[in-house]
Amino acid sequence: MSIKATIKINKKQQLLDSALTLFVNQGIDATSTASIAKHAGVANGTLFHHFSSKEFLVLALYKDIKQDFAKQIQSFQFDEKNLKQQVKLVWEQAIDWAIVNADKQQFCLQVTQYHQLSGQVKTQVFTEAFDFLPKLIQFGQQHKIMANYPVELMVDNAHGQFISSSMYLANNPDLVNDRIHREATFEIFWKALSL
Amino acid sequence: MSIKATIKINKKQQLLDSALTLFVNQGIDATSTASIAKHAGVANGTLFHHFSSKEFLVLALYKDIKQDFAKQIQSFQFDEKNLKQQVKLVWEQAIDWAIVNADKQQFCLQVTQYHQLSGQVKTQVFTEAFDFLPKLIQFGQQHKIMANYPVELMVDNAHGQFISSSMYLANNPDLVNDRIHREATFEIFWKALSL
DNA sequence: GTCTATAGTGCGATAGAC
DNA sequence: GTCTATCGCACTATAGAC
Repeated sequence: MSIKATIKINKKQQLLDSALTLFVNQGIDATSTASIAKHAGVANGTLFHHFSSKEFLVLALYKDIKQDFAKQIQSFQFDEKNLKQQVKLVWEQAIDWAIVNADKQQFCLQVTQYHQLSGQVKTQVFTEAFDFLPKLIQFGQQHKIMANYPVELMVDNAHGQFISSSMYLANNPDLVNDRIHREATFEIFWKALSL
Repeated sequence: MSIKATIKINKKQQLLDSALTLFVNQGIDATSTASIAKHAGVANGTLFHHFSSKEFLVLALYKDIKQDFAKQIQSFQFDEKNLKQQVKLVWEQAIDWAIVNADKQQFCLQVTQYHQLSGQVKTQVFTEAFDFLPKLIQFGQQHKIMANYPVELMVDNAHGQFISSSMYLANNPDLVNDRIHREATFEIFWKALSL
């Protein structure tokens, strides 16, 4: 019998879950390690057994989330026929993830402005999660479908539009299933970056 | 003789200047009020004479900066002839401000994720600084120049593109005066939101 | 791996003299 | 308005038993 296992799973994951909840509601700095342990139903010292410092807890959570996002989006082989429809599918999946996992998306934005993590580490995690983006854009440029602006600029622009669109829908939950608004986010995005 | 005045100006402004510098370099939470006072060459208690708490210091700084930005951008009367050129001028002025005042722009992004300030207050300051944006978009829509998407979505998208473009140029200082990159930021922006 | 207990530090804010 | 001095608190991280 593994009743205990189904209830407790493992304390490390409970700590990550509690950290996410509290970080999003109170901010990373305003959330004490003690309150995370308490919320997870775990002793204070246990947190520091699994994560050598608060900074590493934040980093581990960030990596987990970016991996989760990448898993939902990636594994595409692009082809020049109907590239727009393929990109639209990726866009819809990304937006869906951000809406369903609004807390994780919010935490990633917090990490952007979290100075205890070096810019180098943040860039690395980000680049790994979005490495398909520059490839996709270059592929589109080669087939005269995407506009010929500098690739890095287009990547940053795409990411920025993803953030503003997902925040817009998260702030207006009644519009999430409104076809006009949903399609508008993609049409704007596509007009910006296509030829 | 007002030598003293030219050197000291006033301690309140010195505190705001020091706060901006330290916030941008270390993060808002990681910067103690004591260190701000020390950096400003002012006593600890003096800070709390001018700002009743750290939170009000952050808010005062945020308001000052948004006002400074609005002053550079606003005071436009749009007209349907060559609206694109007029919008381009506004875009260039906004990007210029963000590059010249990179620290202020960075601080505004930090405030976005600063949980000690209520979302209501942040939205209010933001709306006041950018109140020309929805007007401009509606004007463009009436004259069949801007696309007919929901206005709020277009406002958020425009702001998001401004942030990603200014961050891109701030992170690549050698490109700030590169005509190709500079113009590309506006062309992408304009294609996204025009008819 | 998990717990209790606590060490050690640094913070925001106040009091009161000048 | 500005200063010095300090209070009280909350936080990260460690030590050591189980």
